[in-house]
Amino acid sequence: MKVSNPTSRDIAEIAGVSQATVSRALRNSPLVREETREKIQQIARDLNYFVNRNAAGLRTHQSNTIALLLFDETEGRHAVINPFFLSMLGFITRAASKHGYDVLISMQQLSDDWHIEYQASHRADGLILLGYGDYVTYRAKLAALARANTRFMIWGPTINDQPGHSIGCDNINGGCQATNHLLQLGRRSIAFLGSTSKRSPELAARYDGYCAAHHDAGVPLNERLNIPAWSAAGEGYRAVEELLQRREPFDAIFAVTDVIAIDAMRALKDNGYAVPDDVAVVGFDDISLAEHVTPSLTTVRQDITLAAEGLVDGIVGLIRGEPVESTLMAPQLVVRASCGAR
Amino acid sequence: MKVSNPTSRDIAEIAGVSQATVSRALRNSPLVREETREKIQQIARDLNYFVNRNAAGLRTHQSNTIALLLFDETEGRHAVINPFFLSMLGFITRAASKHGYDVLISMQQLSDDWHIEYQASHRADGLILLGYGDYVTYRAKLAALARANTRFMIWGPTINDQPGHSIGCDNINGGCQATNHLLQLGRRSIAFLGSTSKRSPELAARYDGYCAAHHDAGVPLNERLNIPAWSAAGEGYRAVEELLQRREPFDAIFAVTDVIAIDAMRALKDNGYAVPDDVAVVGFDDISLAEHVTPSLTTVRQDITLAAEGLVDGIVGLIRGEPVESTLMAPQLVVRASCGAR
DNA sequence: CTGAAAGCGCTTACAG
DNA sequence: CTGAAAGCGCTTACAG
Repeated sequence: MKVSNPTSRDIAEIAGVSQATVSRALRNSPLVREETREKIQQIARDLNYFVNRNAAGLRTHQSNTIALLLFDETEGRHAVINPFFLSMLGFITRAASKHGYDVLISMQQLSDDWHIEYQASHRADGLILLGYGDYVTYRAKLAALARANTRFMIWGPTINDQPGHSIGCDNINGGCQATNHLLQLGRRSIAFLGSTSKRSPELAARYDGYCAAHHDAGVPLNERLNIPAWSAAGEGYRAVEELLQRREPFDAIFAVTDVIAIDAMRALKDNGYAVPDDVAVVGFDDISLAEHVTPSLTTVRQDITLAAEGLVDGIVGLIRGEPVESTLMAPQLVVRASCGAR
Repeated sequence: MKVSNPTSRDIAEIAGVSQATVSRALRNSPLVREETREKIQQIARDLNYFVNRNAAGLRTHQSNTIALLLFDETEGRHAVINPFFLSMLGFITRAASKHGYDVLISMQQLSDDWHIEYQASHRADGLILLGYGDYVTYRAKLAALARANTRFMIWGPTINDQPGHSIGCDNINGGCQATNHLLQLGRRSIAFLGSTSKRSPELAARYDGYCAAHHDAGVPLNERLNIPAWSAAGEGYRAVEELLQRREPFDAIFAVTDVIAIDAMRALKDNGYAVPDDVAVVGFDDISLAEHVTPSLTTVRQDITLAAEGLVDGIVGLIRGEPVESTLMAPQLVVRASCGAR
């Protein structure tokens, strides 16, 4: 009764039933008498049998797998992925396994061919796209995916008639909350560290929120406090140095991601500025580190768990052919020590 | 000439050849005339055709996929994975794709059933195991994997006759280098933050190195400077508080991971101790953050890229039936500011 | 160099 | 409730 690589046929032989009955029993079909089913399942367990996914997938045209595409932001070099997305990966995997789906990961350069292949080759039933990309390049590729009838969910910007479904954070609102908070604390010269380019619409939306808050409060914007910064190690540091060189007085910083904010705080300290006394700092994302830096970072939280579940629910819905809606999640200001509010 | 879900048969028909020839041409078989091959490949491109992986896998008994099992260290809650392993994930994915393999990820609790299933169900050709686990539980599961003829590579401890192949870091040597460095800088009361339990042999090995360095230098060990700490957010902080409560003088800390070390530095600062002047700190892993904290953290680097490539080369070797050897990589001390050496 | 044919291990209408 | 049969889309000996 020891079979090395058992098939449903081996089990059928041992159980004295047809192979079709074995298949039914293993899938808990109500067509099989309970007694028969239990006997078959027991034999399967004894033999350490598992359904051959290739065979099942070939038959059913499904892989029960979701492909997760993460975009490298750093071209080539040290190839670090934003911790925000990396932790999202964990939650997506958990959410997927609840639905019985495996997760295939793939790191992509934005320049790469975009694996329409994953679905066409039946390796995955759908795709989830993660990463702050260059929207211009991005959009053309999304259109190609849509044209190939690929099912995909995007984390990020929900922009007018962008192809596909997405789950994103209301970045304008988030940027507004962050800036409002600083304004309410009496700060009037708030530097903006990040991107305002149309190529990064999610970051630009945070800037729009920053502008809106100024407008609402009747505080004029100072263009000279706007420093471009990319979300990579060392960028926030460099941005603060650039800001200091401009010799424009400032009493607060709104950084477009926590990665930039934390780096900026380090630069402030190295240059003799106290946070929050001299400069209040607010970030965006609430990465796990934010709580643990000194002073702890006030930031805008995007609910990662909810986002991950939404993305997985969405892609599973698309696979099943159900209607799926793009949604915008409300961000939440998390007040900590770096802004001086407590 | 527009087919919605083309198969090799569709291409054969268009090209006016047999389906077998299409299959050969697409796999670049030298048996096919170059002219024929190019014609077929062109048609495949035009039709956006990709080989059905389920069908190919069923035929060849291969999936060209590696399953990556990551162990959650934090039971349940916020479920954070050590950034060290998370960045390893990136390098493994890259290394795998060089060999033409996809990567399937799975988060596991150590208590879970250990997916002997992945290979048995032909979802993956082999497994890579990542995470600091509880060795006692771990070992029994490895034995079960080995019994089921599962191919797997482990990152971590290479312990006497542990089942399977592994790639690990010479932790004794690493712990020794870290401690030696502190001793050479004149520190004589070096606290140890981490685990010395047989349940975490890799961490215990770092402790062994710590002991060996003391022994070689003729410096007696002080048991009261040994504080248990787990590699999770907040643990290093708590450990320093415990250390301070013991009222035992100390002038250095060797933390068994960077996560603990960085947390410990925060606690030291909050309690009015200057790093490195009052207390020198050395960590282990060289996570990307280590370079960016203030002061920058002296640590022991494990070469992640090399490790990832080794694990992938190993598993690919096992899949091909080649002999694979477990290896121990030499760690490297990275001197930065937190120890006061510069 | 090419084709006809077998078969990988399942799932599921169809018939009873 | 169960079985016989077809077929998912490939790969690869076998024959020419």
